[in-house]
Amino acid sequence: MSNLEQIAKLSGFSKATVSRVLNKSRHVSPDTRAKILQVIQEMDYVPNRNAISLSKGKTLQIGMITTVMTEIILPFMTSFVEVAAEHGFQTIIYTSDSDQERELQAFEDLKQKRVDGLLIITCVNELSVVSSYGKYGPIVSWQRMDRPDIPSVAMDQYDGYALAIEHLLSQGITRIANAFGRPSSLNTRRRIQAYEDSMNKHQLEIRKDWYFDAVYHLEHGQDVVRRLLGIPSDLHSEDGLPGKNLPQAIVCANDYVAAGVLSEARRHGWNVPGELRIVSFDNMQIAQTLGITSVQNPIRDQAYNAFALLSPSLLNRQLPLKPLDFSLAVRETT
Amino acid sequence: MSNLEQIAKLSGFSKATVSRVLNKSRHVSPDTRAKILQVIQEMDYVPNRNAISLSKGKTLQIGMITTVMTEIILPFMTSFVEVAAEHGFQTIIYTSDSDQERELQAFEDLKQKRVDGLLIITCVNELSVVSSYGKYGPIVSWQRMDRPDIPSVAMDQYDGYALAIEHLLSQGITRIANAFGRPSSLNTRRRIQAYEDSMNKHQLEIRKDWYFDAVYHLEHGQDVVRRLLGIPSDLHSEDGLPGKNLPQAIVCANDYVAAGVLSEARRHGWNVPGELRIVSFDNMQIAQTLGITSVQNPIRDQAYNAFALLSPSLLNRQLPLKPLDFSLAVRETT
DNA sequence: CTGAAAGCGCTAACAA
DNA sequence: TTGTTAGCGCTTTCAG
Repeated sequence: MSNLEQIAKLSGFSKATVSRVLNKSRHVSPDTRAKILQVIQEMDYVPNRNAISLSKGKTLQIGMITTVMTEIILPFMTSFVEVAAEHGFQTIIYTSDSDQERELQAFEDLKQKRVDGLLIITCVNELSVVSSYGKYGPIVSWQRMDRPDIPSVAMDQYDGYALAIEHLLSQGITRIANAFGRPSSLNTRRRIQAYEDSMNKHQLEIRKDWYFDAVYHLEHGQDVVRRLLGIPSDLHSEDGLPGKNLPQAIVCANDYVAAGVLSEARRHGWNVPGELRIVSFDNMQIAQTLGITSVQNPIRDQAYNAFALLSPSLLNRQLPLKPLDFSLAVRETT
Repeated sequence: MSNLEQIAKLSGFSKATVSRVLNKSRHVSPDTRAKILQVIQEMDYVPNRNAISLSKGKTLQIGMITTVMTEIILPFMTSFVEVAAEHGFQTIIYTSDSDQERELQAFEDLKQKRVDGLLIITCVNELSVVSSYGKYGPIVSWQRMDRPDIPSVAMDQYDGYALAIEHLLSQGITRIANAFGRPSSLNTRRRIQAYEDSMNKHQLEIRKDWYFDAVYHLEHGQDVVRRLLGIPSDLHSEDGLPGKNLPQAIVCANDYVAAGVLSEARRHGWNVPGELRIVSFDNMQIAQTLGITSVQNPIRDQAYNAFALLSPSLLNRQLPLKPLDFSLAVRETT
């Protein structure tokens, strides 16, 4: 492999001038530039990036921390990788598998200048630990960080949930069940708040007996339907619907849950959307496929903002932040 | 930030000795080591990895090339990141979005010594281009590379398909439909071959009229069922099944297709597995969730082998390759 | 067991 | 416009 010095020698100029050509400095005469480029070409020379990194003290690499790679975070990861690449930054994956020690490697790498910044998707170390690394480089989080010193692009779920509820109310739906995710998480608390506020505002009854907790997966969604219909979970009854009081809609924590709700409802002859409407969150591929109305958080904009929050350190200028708004993809289930 | 020189000064030893301590060389007296470690601790010193990389000419980083991150490749990515991490290597994502230029960046980074090796998941550049970068470092591929100079961990789909077919035959199923993926791809050709060989071996009829092509997604699976039942695709007929000649089983290109087949079959009263058995490929989460029998390729082992194929250059020793075998996760649909 | 010194390959003042 | 010369921070002979 050839290096700068060889190019300098062969072209008859100094290393500095070659470096200038490489860095597109404009203080080089066209002639010189041409000659040097010629030699570079001939020698199939490429600069060594480690040397550049060492010399500049920057690596143009960003670490991305997550416990595990799941399809949930895929769109976010993809978008971030892309926006980073547009600005010349590469992305390194750190999966911790929920192991604090393993995760710490990422933070150490920030300290060791292997990465110029860190993006937390999910994090298992103490927030105090995380923020103690703040002095070594910029850190931003997707996951909500209840600490002011770690900026986050997490959104207030209140707004998204209100959007879903108001959509249903505007259709004359008033009996609404809710399938929430992790109990007592801030996200869930905000969603509950949104539901209750909306119902109160319209002077409608809040049905706490239709709150379901810890509903994460497709099967959980099926379960919710069975519980509402009073069907034992190990039996696939094909009986008609009980005539009793049922919700007119179920708002689901995510699209998979909604998929479970949808399939199980149909299996038991519960007509969607005629008798039951379904709204879910995340608007992933499956929601589109199955025609489920879903609340969408602006993932690409969040990813962009994550980079923008890192930009002051990385690029020495603040990229403008995009406003983050939920939107509703209305489909057949409502 | 402190550096080696400062540690050397403060501890009263030379940079070389400090370096030895750092690299766990055994030619250091315990006393010296203790003193130096003490200073390192006090100064909160960490070595600069760029300097190490430059000096050693290695980065301990591997680039992973893919057109787009999808859930299909997620388990493979995850496994690779993990096995690489176990050996001290980090993984950088290069998504090309099928742009040859963007993808080339990864290969340039190999040349520029930003990464020590390259893993191709999917690649859009010419194979000749790819292999021209082989001299700069090891390259291995997940995707099949019809070139001997680029090692690959791709598996022969013949074996997996034969596994599925023999499973059905052993259950007395003889009328089998096939939903294939990309027409004329090597994978598809091998799958067809496996089906036809198995049928021939058992002197059973090969039903080419039940070959479906370009079946990739859930909707396509639904489509297959409708076509078999003779139902126009824009109508959701609830009529009984036509009494005519139908397959007893459908082998699907992937789990999503199978999910579509399953839901559509049930919707039309086609009893699974009583009247229709379903086998698919990939054994992803959704297959488990929906209880679909699925052929599993040993993704973790493939990822391990990918690293093992890189290991001679990366570690200066060849990790043993694991044998790669398909297996069958038998569930409710068969 | 320890130290001196020459790299690794590039950048960026500062001069000219 | 171009060259000189220190770095950047660590590794690694080669001596001692």
